[in-house]
Amino acid sequence: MNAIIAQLKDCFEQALVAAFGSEFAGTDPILVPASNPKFGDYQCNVAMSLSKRLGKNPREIAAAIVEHLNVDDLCEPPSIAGAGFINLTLKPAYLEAQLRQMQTDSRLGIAPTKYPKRTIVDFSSPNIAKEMHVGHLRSTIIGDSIARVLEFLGHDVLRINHLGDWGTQFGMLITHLKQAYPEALTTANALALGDLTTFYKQAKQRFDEDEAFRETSRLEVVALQAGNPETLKAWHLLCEQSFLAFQEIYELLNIKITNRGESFYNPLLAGVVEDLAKLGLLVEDQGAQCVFLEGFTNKEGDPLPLIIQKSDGGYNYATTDLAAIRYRTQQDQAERIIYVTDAGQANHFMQVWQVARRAGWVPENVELVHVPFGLVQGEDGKKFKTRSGDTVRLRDLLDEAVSRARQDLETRLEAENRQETEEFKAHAADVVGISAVKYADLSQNRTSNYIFSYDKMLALQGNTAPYMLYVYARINGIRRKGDIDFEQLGANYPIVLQEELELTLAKHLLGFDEILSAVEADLMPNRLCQYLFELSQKFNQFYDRCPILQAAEPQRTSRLILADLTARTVKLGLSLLGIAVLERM
RNA sequence: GCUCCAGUAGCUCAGUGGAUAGAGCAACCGCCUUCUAAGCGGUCGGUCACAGGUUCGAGCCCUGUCUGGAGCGCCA
Repeated sequence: MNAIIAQLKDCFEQALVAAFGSEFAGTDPILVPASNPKFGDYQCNVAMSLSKRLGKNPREIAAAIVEHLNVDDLCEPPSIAGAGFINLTLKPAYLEAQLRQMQTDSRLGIAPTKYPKRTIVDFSSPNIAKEMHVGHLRSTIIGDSIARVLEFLGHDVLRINHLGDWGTQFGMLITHLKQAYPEALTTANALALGDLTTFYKQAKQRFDEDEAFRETSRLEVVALQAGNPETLKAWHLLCEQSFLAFQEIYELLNIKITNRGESFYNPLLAGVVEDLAKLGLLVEDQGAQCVFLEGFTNKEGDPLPLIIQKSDGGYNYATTDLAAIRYRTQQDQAERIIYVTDAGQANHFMQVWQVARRAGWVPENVELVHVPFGLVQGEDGKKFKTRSGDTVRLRDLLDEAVSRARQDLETRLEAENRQETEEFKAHAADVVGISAVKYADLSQNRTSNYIFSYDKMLALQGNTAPYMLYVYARINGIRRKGDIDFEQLGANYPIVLQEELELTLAKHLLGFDEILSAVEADLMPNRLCQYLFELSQKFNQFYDRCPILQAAEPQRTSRLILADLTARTVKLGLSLLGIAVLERM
């Protein structure tokens, strides 16, 4: 609907053909937002790039384009500046009409995609019998946000939790369970593993110290692979306990995800090996079944193998990942498969994908994407740990954020002499605390490491969740004060954009769809954060200098509409980041 | 040794081949009898790691170097 830039591009493509002939059809007009507001709103840089091809100087070319350009409905007359830039400024009347459309649309003028893709977002992926820790934070938050954006744009998204629920470590876990909690296998609901981490550590410790325990564990792995009912029951109990613990975290974070762990692909692994052998890709090396990779070498410079089946006959994660790719392309019919994992797995994915492609399991139209992210570091720049040096449990991390948000809130209420109910305080602290954690993570370019700081993420000023939540609450303050019903606003008054700050805000509001398209393509939620932060700043500037409730009509209603659109955009934008809003805070 | 990622203001970070590289924080100076000052305005702050190259134009693309991080055969 808005798609301002798309409309302008069309105009320029037509002008290029009209000016220079049909062989210029499809030339990218290099239309981008203006680098500086003094140049207008958009600039076309195509004239410089055509200079050599046309044998003319760029300003001449720009003039010829402008002569054939028809953007009268959208823009003021274009101007040519500098080396041959064509500068465009949107007409207030056009902006007003666009805002009106945005106002009357529950999707704020953002059309669903014309090309919905079956998409898998593979994220979070904790391990059974271990608690979720800080290492799962980024995948969970970033993956959820990417899924939300794609869902909103109309893609058919499968959110997959590729849980670590299979493999050799289950030998020791099952053995420990059977020995330490024998009643769990015979009595329903007898098992309540309050602390999975302790359970895991105990099992690990016995595994490391006790030869007999190790041998039993090894046999349990075999029994598990063979489908022994008692072993499977123990495995199942461990999974169930873990799901409960994970679910608590997902509810706290308001995240929906479908569990489909590594065990799901277990029955398919033998087929993967078989088919790779049939395709002639498999080579036995030192007893293991391998595919030798193109473009990867080991320390000696020899081709690097990807091990598909270990020398003991067992499978490893490459096998599982291959089975998953095949299942996702063939059974799920996925066209875009997005893996949200730490950057350290980049090599692994390149290797597995190469094999999957060589095996013909990835059709041409299917896109495999790794969405890498950096490590979470403490304020000292080292790996984020507790004071005692342990890994930080996700639960504790979130509780701490909420508790700090609660303290900030209490302090402020006291300073302002406000009385609020316990319910209000608890809810506000929850929303602010969780939002702060999510926003701090999402607002950074995910490829770099991320320094975790409660103080910075909970700060009331700067590019933080509280700053944006405040804008939303502030607009609701106006609504309450003026007793305004935003739903019934303004059919009887026009939208009028006169003040510079009104125009700036309006233009920013209308750029929302372009940002979502960018996030859809490059899967960088920090762009959405940047957009919302700039929107909040622009609203606050507008609010600071343009009276709303005290203004005379039609300005009053017009400004209320700008406020309403800002609130709705902030609410929608934050929801796509997985962040809730507060009417008051 | 090889592969991948990063290097931009004192700190934390944005930056889509385009014009004079931007925010926030910190520091300093202003603005509340006026819709929530959790706000707004201003000042200060730069060898975009380094050296070449491509281009009309490079923080961005290419090559090399340096620094930091991650990974590199039977863990995931």
